[in-house]
This record gives sequence, structure tokens and C-alpha cells, in this order.
Amino acid sequence: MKNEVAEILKRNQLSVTGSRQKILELFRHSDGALAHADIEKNTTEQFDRVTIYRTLQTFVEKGIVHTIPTADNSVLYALCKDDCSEGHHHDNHVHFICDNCSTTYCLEHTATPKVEVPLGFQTKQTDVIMSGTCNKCN
Amino acid sequence: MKNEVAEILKRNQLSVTGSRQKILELFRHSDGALAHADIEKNTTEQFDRVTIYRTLQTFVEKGIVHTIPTADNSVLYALCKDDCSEGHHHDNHVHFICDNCSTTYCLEHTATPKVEVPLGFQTKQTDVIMSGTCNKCN
DNA sequence: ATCTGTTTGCAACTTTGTTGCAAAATAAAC
DNA sequence: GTTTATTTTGCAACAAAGTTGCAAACAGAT
Repeated sequence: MKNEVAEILKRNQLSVTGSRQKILELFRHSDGALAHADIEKNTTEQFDRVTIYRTLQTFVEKGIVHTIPTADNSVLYALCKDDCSEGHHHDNHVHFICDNCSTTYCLEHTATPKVEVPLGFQTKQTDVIMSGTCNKCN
Repeated sequence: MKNEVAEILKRNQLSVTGSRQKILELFRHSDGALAHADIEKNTTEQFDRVTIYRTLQTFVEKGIVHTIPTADNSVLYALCKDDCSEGHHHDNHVHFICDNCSTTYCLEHTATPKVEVPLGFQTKQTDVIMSGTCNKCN
């Protein structure tokens, strides 16, 4: 398992360090998205806030994780699927936030719909954030 | 014009004060959404940061403005259509952020699409945020 | 084992948002 | 139109979130 994490880091030309491994591991073991605070709390080894910020930033740049816009404007991060390459996110799935347990899901198999925009507008990206009750809280 | 603004405030059982009038006026004269910073800068009369926060909060509660989730997690506010009543937003339109001029539009006539979610999930709200080039920058 | 470049942690700082309280302004009553 | 009650404002102090510079620690290559 740890080797797999190291593999991902190497594949992205990142040196394999403790914090990067632990944080990436954390993402792979949680089925939802993570906020900065979740990471700060859930790592047994305590990392500096700055390190976490920088690690997340690096991961986003390399296309390992992506950010999720939320209705309450907190920052959330989630693992990208393998076909996300450096600097080019293919984040075409819907995000679902449970009102009850606050878990944020990437609905990988629910593609974002095509939305008609008024004349003159040209769309590059579409983000869909849904909220309600998830399959565990229902 | 100023009377109209005062009317809106009274209709929502809010006392008509300088800051509320000026801020509401600002919303009515801008075609896009506004960030807190925009308001702090664009009012000739300078208001305290705290006052702006509280005014916006009140407006959101009363259904005069609504917040918009953004991909870069900055907080944006935009005027609600008249059919938003207190405590009950009918914010069913798509939001569009221009990559070029950074203006955020409420596409009032573009309704959010119905999105199929996996079994067990129950949707209460759907937010759609699109980005690209707007009709002025194209 | 040693060297080189990257990464980390600390400290200090900026920005963003919140809370309590007294002074000022608004709305209502007289 | 003045007085009174309530709401709103601005200040100060604080809390949370995020950033930057720099020296020490570490990873990876020689």
C-alpha cells in the first residue's frame, strides 16, 4: 500500500517524503473529500499547517487532487481519477454534499450535464454541487 | 431610485439606514455578483468592515441577496429575484464566471438541470457554476 | 559517505471573518 | 417636534485561515 503511494508521487516527479505519503494515504482511505482541517486532525503524526498547505497546493498543481467548490465556501480537496494529468484536470463529475453527515462525495459515474448558455457565452468548465441526504444517512 | 431601494428594505422589515441603502444600490447597479472586497472598495462613503459583513448577512437572511459558491472559494453575493421570500431562496439558476474579466453572472433564464444521482442519494439542492468567456469578452 | 537541491518547520505577518459593547441613528410614541 | 425605545453602527479586540522568508533537515543522486 505504501509502495503504491510512493509510486504515485514518483510518477508525478515528486520526492517521496513523510508528509506527502501520509496525506496522500489519508485521501486514499477516505471515501469523501477532505478539508484542510480534516487533514490537520486525522494524521497521527502532526504536521505543520504550512506543510499541509504546501503539500495540498503541490498535489493540486500535479493533478493528484482537485478542489471542490462548496456552497458554504469552505475549501475541499478530493483525489483525482488517474486520467488527470499535470496542470490539466478532467474533473467532470458531480459533487454531492450530505446535509446530515457532511461527507462530500465525488459521484464519479454521474457526469456533469451539458447546460445551454445564452448567446455570446462560451463555456470551458461546468461544476455541479448537489446537496441532500447520502445513501448512508437515508 | 433611492425610494425604490428604501421600499425594498421596508418590505423586508428592515430599518432604512445609510449603509443598507448604499450597499443595496451597489448591487442594483452592477450586473454581476459582488465579493465583500468589491463592496468595501466601491462605496464612496467608507463603511466599517463589520457593518458590511452584518449588512450582507442580514440581506441573505431576508432573501434580498444570495451567496454563490465559487471554484476558488471566495464568497460572492448577488441580488435575488423578487420571488425569493424570507428564509426561502429559489436560487435555481446557473452561475457563470468569466475567466477573462472575472465577472460573475446570474443566468436567470438558464435553469439548473435535473441530474440523476445514484440509488440512495436524495437531492435537495443543485448548484451549477460554469466558467469560460462571457458575452462581453468574446 | 558526501554533496546538491528540495522540503520542512518556525516565526512573523496578512487577510478574512467574528464578538462585545458603548455611541449614534432610526423608528415609534407622545 | 420632542422624547423614548430599539436597532444599527463603529471601535477594539480577538479568532481563524492562509502566506512568506529563512535556516535546518531531509531525499535523491554521485
